Amino acid sequence: MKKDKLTNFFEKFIQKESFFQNKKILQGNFIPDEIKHRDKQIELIAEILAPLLKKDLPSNIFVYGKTGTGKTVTIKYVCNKISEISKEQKIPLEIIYLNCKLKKIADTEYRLIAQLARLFGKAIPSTGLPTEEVYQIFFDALEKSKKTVLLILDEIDQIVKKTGDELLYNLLRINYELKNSQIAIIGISNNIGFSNELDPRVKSSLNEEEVVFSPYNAIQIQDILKERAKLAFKENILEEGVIAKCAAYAAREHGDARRAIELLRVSGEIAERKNQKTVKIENIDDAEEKVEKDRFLDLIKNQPKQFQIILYSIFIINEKKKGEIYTGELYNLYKEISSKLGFRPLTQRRVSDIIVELDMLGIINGKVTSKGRYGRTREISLSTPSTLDLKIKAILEEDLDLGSKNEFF
DNA sequence: CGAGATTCATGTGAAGTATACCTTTAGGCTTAA
DNA sequence: AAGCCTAAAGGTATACTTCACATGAATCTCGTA
Repeated sequence: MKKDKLTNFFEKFIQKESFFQNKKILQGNFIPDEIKHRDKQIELIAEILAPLLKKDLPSNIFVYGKTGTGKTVTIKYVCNKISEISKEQKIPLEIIYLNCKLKKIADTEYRLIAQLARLFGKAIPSTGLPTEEVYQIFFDALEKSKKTVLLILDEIDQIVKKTGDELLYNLLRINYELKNSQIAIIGISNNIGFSNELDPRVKSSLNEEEVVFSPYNAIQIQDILKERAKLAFKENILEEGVIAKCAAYAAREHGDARRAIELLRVSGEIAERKNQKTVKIENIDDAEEKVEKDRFLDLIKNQPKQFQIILYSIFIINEKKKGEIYTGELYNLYKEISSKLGFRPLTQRRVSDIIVELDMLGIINGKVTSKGRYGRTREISLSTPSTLDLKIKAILEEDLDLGSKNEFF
């Protein structure tokens, strides 16, 4: 049989040696065997949580720190160790990690408790039951399991901001109501002022211990990168200065290690695809663009249709005119586009809320200003880099199936 | 000229509604003794 | 009579709408110097 081009390509691909010996190490959810520059935090958390291994209830913990400062990895790292030991010793301990930002999973009180109950093997419908009953189901399951639960709530500020702090109050009451089981909570937040917004009662019992993660400096990030790179890449793949530059890029913001690691991984992937022999410093610039791009495209792709239409409207207006966009003009265009697409336009009230949500996601930037005699409105601008405008627009058009109806630009 | 009233366009809170899903309950029908 | 199915009644959470009031600085008004 004659080999076609594609077969050839694949055969070559297999022969080609990969740059990576273990790419997982550079992926976001990887937990290394050793966590650098977080000794103090590890020690503190371990100390606080140690009572779990004697079936005692530890203090609740609040963890603060910006993105990429190692909060989640550190906590997971310590918890994994505890979990291992507790399994060996047959201590009934259950560690649960939930990210409160996840849409449709843990972003309301009902959904979060439902998710917890599901983890204990209960089937909970997506809607229909009273929240109180879901609590009851969860409490019963927990009581029957006779376990101590360590509940890690990541991005806890998100859910509290959205639904209030009763959730935490209710979770804390488990320890008074149940005999055989108990619960300890670790709250992770990147908003330092967060706990001040809590009800004093909740605050005092949740904030028993506080662990702060300060940003890494460039040298620390380099250190982390070196360690990971050594395990992830094969030898002599990275050119001189690559790690330093990744670290510098990440430190520029606020010491975001996650970003640095991602940058390194993507640089490697790009270099590999270009059939280079090594990863060059130039690759990092491409990588940064790609990382940024993927982050936004991913975020945007996962938004509900109505959100996308609003975003699309913003892009259209942004293309036509410079400067800030006002809610009114945005709403008019949105209304037109969404009805042309066959969606019933949402009310301005709702759109206003969606704009706020898009703002919180970091896709756009909105701020209310009074224009004096000319009313007050929200000034909206994009926070996506303008180099991505076309790409994002294309994605939106594709997702909204706008291809055939290209009467607006 | 300047203090205070006015005004505009929309922000924002509260209450109401539609939808999708839940449990309970009361028949109604089948079945087996 | 007991068992099973079904449909209606009466709930809930969530996303959205409706209603009504709140905002806040540019502009206007009008008394005063």
